[in-house]
Amino acid sequence: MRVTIKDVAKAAGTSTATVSKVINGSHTISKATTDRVNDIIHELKYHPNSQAQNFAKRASMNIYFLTRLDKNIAFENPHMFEIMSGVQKILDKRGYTLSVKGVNEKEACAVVEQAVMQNSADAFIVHASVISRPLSRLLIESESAHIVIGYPNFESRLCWIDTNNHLSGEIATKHLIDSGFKRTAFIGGRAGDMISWHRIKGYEDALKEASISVPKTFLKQGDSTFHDGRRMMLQLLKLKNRPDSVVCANNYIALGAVEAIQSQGLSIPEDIALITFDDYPFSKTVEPMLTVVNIDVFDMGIQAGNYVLNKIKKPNFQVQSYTTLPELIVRESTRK
Amino acid sequence: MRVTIKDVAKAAGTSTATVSKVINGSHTISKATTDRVNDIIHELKYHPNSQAQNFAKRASMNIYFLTRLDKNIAFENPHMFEIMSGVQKILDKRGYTLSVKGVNEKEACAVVEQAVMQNSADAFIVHASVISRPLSRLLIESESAHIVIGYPNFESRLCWIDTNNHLSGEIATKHLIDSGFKRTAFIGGRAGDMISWHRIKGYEDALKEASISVPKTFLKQGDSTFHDGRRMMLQLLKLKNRPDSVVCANNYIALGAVEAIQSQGLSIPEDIALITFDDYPFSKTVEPMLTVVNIDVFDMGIQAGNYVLNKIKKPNFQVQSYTTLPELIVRESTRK
DNA sequence: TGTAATTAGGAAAACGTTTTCATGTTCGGT
DNA sequence: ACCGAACATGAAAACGTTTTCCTAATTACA
Repeated sequence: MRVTIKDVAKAAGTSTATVSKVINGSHTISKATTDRVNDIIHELKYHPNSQAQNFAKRASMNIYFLTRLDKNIAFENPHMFEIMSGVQKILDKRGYTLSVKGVNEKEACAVVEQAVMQNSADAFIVHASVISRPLSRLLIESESAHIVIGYPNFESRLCWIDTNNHLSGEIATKHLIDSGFKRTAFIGGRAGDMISWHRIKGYEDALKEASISVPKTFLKQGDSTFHDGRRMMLQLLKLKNRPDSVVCANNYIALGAVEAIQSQGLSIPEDIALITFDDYPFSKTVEPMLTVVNIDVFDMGIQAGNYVLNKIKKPNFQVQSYTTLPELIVRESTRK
Repeated sequence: MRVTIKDVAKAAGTSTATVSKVINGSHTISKATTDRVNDIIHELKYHPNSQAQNFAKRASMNIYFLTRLDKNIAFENPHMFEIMSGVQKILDKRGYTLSVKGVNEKEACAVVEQAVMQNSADAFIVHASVISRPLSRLLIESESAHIVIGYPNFESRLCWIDTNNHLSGEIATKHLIDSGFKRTAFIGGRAGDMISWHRIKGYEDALKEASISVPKTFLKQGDSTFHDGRRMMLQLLKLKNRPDSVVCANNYIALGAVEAIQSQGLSIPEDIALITFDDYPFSKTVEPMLTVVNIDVFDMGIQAGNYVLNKIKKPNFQVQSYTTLPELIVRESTRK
């Protein structure tokens, strides 16, 4: 038979109310009683029944994490795991549970709707890729604690946390400029890729600020793949007056670019410096090791977790957005 | 005010017991009553309070998924997401919730121990990378429903589901042999990499079965990276009597190998055919598209989910292991 | 010293289900 | 027409906490 709060109360010679208060850290119990109850709890190896607790507290102690979870996500969005990890670490500390829901836009709505009705989640952490207008409305109207990871692609009153890709682009470009490079090119993703788009804008702004102008042909856009990275880099190398440095919108493109440069007998960074974004494992295993502008996604998860827990406690707490700052990690590929 | 089961009972002119039975699909309720109750449920927009349900049922309706969740996992083990996805899909259907726990070996033990004591999980799905002897003992002694994804690296009575890497190696090699290649090499991971090890064994067995013998130098082992893949492939190409085909233990090695082959002005599959394992997104974006031996990891997740749910219902159900079958996907890289 | 304020702790209700068991009703078979 | 079996339903207990009052005891203050 399980040991319940009643057993503890009896053994400690108190009421269950007192035991409950000790467990939940109420300050209306004297030190002496608290100690005694805690001793008994230890002795009897009492563990509160979490379902009973949740039930009595009218809280699910459950946070939903909604994201796409399909075949390619690990490569397209490798950060997801680490964000999840950060979130989970925080929730764990506070006794919350992280429920992962692999959904598309449509399913996300259904899941949240059901959870709101059934009260089966205390908050929602939603990846931007599954946010839709209906979902946005749902979250806001139900007054659910929530946070969006990344920026929803439309205006809304949702709370979100994101990286500053524009700033990342600036930092990367500025690093090259500061290192003495004058002719910096950019290889980016396609038009619809907002992350790449912001990084491009940052690149352009950094050039403008340094009063450097480069040919229009220095900006390339294509798929975010090794293959297209190589292809575009080769095009850049064929220019009559080729760039002395290049910013790659992401690691896959960078890998292709590295390959292209080396295939032409050129070397990095002597002939062309190269910088990219996000610190993937192969940023360090490739030759030369890549300089990157990174963001601490684990920390992003921690912040997101803290935010929703705080929001659960104090629903009036009003903050709409967080932005995490990028950091420059200088390695061989830009070291002159 | 929330609408509760009592409201439904009152409106339907029945007892709460009847409503409860309707909700839970007991077959002792007449069709007429069932319909009437369901109508009322719809009309009143009643949604059972899940915490109350869990409490009354003494079930947490929670399944823990324990896995490493660190920075590199998305690349080292990109399958994880999809397995998770498969599991979640099944659990969702049955009203269970998937709680993801990012843990190392040590933490895994603590998490399971606590969950067992508090009764906060109905089953555990554990990735082999966080399995330890103490955890194994814990799971077995507590008689918890569980399944290990992958094979624990020691004998135990744990239930597990895994792919047949040995068979995969055989299939890959046999495909090359059947396509008419006579001199097949293998580029594998390091000695400790059990996945690679099994694939190598499969390769050797397939050669043996076809009575083909190749030089010892045809078997290379190194890191599972683009870089080492290229390096080892270049070594193979330098052999006086070079191979006409190669099996790469994984996609990263394969990518390096492709690069190495093409850098020598050779072409795939005309000069050298190439086959690898697991269908990653870049298997299709690389030139030429790679033939792979794949396993359906989503389906693996589904099976794992089904298994634990079944085990929860029927604790006596005795099956210790599942093995999923690999399938060959022929693309350009082996098409003569 | 008397009174108000504070503190420590307990009794019992409440939370919303499920489940057990008893009961009345219907049915098939003789 | 009668009997036992099968069926459909309901009353009430149970699940293990938290929480809301309430009371008694102590303290603080004038």
